[in-house]
Amino acid sequence: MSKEITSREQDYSQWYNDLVLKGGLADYSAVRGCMVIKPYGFALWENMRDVLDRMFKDTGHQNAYFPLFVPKSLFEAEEKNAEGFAKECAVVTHYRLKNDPSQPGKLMVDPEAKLEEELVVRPTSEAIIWNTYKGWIQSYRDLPILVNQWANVVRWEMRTRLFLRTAEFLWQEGHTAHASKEEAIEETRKMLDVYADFVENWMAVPVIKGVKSPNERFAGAEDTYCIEALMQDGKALQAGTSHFLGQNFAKAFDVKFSDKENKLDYVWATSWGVSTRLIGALVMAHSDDDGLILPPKIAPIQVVIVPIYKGDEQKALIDVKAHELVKKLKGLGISVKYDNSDNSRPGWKFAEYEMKGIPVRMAIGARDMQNNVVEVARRDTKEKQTVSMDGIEFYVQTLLEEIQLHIYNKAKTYRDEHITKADDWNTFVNLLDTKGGFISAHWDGTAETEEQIKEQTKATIRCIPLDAKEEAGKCILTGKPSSVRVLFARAY
RNA sequence: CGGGAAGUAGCGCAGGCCGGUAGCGCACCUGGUUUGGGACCAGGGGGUCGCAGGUUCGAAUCCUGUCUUCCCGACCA
Repeated sequence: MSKEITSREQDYSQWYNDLVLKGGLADYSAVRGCMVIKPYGFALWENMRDVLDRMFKDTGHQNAYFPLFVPKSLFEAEEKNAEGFAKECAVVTHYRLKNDPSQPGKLMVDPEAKLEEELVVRPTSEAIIWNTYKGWIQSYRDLPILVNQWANVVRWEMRTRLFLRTAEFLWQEGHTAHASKEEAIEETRKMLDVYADFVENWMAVPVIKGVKSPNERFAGAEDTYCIEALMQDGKALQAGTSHFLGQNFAKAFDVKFSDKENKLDYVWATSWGVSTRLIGALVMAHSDDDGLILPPKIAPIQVVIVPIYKGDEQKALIDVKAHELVKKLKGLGISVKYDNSDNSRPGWKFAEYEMKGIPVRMAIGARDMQNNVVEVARRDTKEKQTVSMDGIEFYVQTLLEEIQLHIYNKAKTYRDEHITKADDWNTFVNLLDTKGGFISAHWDGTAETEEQIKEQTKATIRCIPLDAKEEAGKCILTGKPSSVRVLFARAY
C-alpha cells in the first residue's frame, strides 16, 4: 500500500515525516526549508489559532500587524537581540529584476536597483515594534500596551524539519509595554499560564512551566519563561516562550514615559510566542503507528460517519439516517463528516480516517439500521462499541470528552514516568542514553558547566521548573553546591 | 555548511555498471460484479526519466553544474 507508515520503533524521524505527509497536514515545497501547510493541517492551525486568539483577547490584548521587513539600522539597535539572530537572517538588498541581456527569457537582479539600506526579513518583530511604540508612548496613561500579531517570520535554518523547524513559519508574537517592572513580570507569567492552559487543556499535551538558564535565554531578554513538553521518543520540545525583556528594548529604541510624578523612565517590556511548531508537538506527543491521533477539542473533524451498504437502495436508506445523525451531532456543536463517497470501500475509509486522526468514527450498515444501532470506534484506543441510535449524539459528546481526557492522561503518565532524578554523573549519562526524558539533577548554576554537559551528552537544561523545591545538593558534573534541581533533556 | 543517500506516471519502485527512444505495483478512467477492516475481473489513459549544459549518429543511462528532499553532524532565542 502506498499509505503505509514507518513504525516508531523502526525509524522515529521517518514515522514523524510519514504522519505529517500522509496525514495530509503538509507537503514539501519548491523552496528550500519551506513547507506547504495543506488544508487539513491549516484547519488544525486555525482551530488552535482561534482558541489562543480568544484567550489573548480575554486577557486584554488586541491584534495589530507590523511590517515583514525591518531596516537593518533598526534591527541592530538592540545589540544582543540582533547578534542572536544575525546568523539566520534573510536580507533584501534589491527591489527590482530585469531581463537578462545574456540569457533571453531569463531575469536577473537589476544592479541599478540596490537598496540604500538593506531590509531584514523579520526573524521576530521586537525591533520594528519598539520603534513604533516610541511614537505611541508619552505618559503612564498610554500604558500598558497589550498587542499581539499573527504573522510569518523567517529564520534561515541550516537543517529543517516539517513543522518543527522551517525557514518560514507562522506564529503569534505578543509585545507589551508596561509602566513598572512588576507589571511586566506579571504579564510574562500570565501569558505563560495562558500557553500552559492552552497546550494542556486543548492540545492535551502536558507541559512543565519553567525559566530558562542564561544560555538558553532569548537574546535581549532578562528572563525567558517556557513550557516544555516531552515527545514519545523521550526528547523534549519547547512548546512556547514568554520573555521578560526588562528595559532593554526601551533603552535601545529610546521609549520613555512620564510617571504620575512627572519623572521620565524607560518602559518595561514583554514578548511571548507560540508557532506552528506546536503542530509538530501535537503529532509527536499522541500519535501511533497507524497515524495521527488528534485531541477532539482542536481536531478539524471530530466525527466521521462511514456507511456500509449493498446496492443503491440500501445506500439511500442509510443516507437518510446518516443525515439525521449529522444534524443531531452538529446541533451539539460537533464537527462531522459523512463520507458516502463510492470511490472507496469502508475498510479503506477506516484506515484513511485513522491516519488522519479523526477522534471518533461511526459506521452504519443495514444491520444497524434494523437494530437501531450504530458502531462507534474511538481513534485513541481503537475500541469499538455498538450503541443505540437513541440519544447517540449525547453518547458521542461524552465520548469526545473522554477521549480528550484519555489522550492527556496517557501523555501525562508517559511524561511523569520520564522525569528521573540523577545524583551522579554515570546515572545521568546512562539515563539519557537508555531511558531519555527529563533528568532532574543539580547544577552549579554556571554557563560553563551547562556548556560542558551539552558537549559531553547533547543534553541541555530545558528549564528550572517554577515549582522546583529548594533542596541542597551537588552539581551533577562539578560537585559544586546547588540549591535546586533543574531539568535536563535532549531536545528538538 | 560538512558527510552519506535519493529524485524515472499522482504514490512506491525497477531499469543505469554494459547508451539504441521506458516498465512494474498501487492510484486514475470505462464497463460489470461488489461493499461490516485498505475488493475483484476485463479494457484503457497518463512520464520531454528534478533542472541546465556537455560528450555522442543517438543519453533515463556517461561527464559537469545546479535545485529539492531524507538521514547523521555542525548551527539553532
